[in-house]
Amino acid sequence: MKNNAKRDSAMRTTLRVTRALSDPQRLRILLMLGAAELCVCRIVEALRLAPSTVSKHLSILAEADLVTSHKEGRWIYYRRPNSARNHVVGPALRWVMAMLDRDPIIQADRKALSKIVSMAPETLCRRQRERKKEFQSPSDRGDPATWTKKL
Amino acid sequence: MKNNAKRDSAMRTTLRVTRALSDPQRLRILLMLGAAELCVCRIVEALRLAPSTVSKHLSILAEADLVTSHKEGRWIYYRRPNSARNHVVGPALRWVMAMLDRDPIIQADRKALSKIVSMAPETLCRRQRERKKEFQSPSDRGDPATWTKKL
DNA sequence: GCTATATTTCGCCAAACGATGATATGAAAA
DNA sequence: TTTTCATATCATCGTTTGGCGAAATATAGC
Repeated sequence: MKNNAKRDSAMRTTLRVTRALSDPQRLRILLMLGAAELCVCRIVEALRLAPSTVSKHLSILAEADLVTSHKEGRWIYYRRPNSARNHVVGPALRWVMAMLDRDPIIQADRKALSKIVSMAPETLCRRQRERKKEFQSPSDRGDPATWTKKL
Repeated sequence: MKNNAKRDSAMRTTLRVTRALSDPQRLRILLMLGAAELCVCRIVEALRLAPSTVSKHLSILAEADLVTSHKEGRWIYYRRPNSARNHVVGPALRWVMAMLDRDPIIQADRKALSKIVSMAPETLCRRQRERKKEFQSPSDRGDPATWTKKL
């Protein structure tokens, strides 16, 4: 949140940003938000991670001012702030965007997202609920450890 | 090392850099190297960490192409590469430099460095050896946990 | 060659991190 | 008001990370 950055030392502020950027799932989230603003359930669907995990990632990004959120009905939407205006995280954000624009994982995410965005959040959330009820259908969700491991 | 970046995915390359930048001691090292190139023993003196620890930090920075090294006699000197030419780490490096330029820890490091650099490496290393022999004089070296904790 | 020594590598420990499921919160719908 | 449900928070677990000292490596000087 904005107030932290104002009060804290440059070191703390800088570390909050670099640490937020040093996880593959959080980088994927940031690049997905490059295209459009997304509610949590859409990010959950794209990353194939537990909602609690995604929520934690988003709070870390928010704490570093790398994303902002606003509530809309039952859903919370996240988006990237105007990086052009923010001289603290702006350059970092632009660097990450430029670095990852052509990355295969990111491109796959973009492709998956185009389908996910075409569904209404309601439909998406219902599907996720049903998947959970079917006792953790382990086939569909790829082992999350595999995604993270040694990247 | 350079070859990694060429072969690896953009994601791996990016994460190597952001992870290298997400530790306070490594940021301190990078900013110390902004002023001049330094041999390991000088960095050890400034950070007040064990040589093995500093060496590990330097290898992480080198792996991310954030520093380069060259041997000179008995000593190994580290410096920042020409960030202007490197479009991969250049922007990240410039952002970190701009962020931390006025940070109190960094300014204290600069002040301490000016004294350290005025000594010849030989003198410095001898002093460090003697300090070790005096059975870990615990008074001078502040608790390293304190430095890292919660930054 | 041998000794001294600057740096790296290795093995270990405590703390931090990412993932999860269970539980809490709070807004919409019934 | 009660229920439903999207998201956040909590407690826990296995893995990674940062720190150290000891041992290995490699270079300078005898």
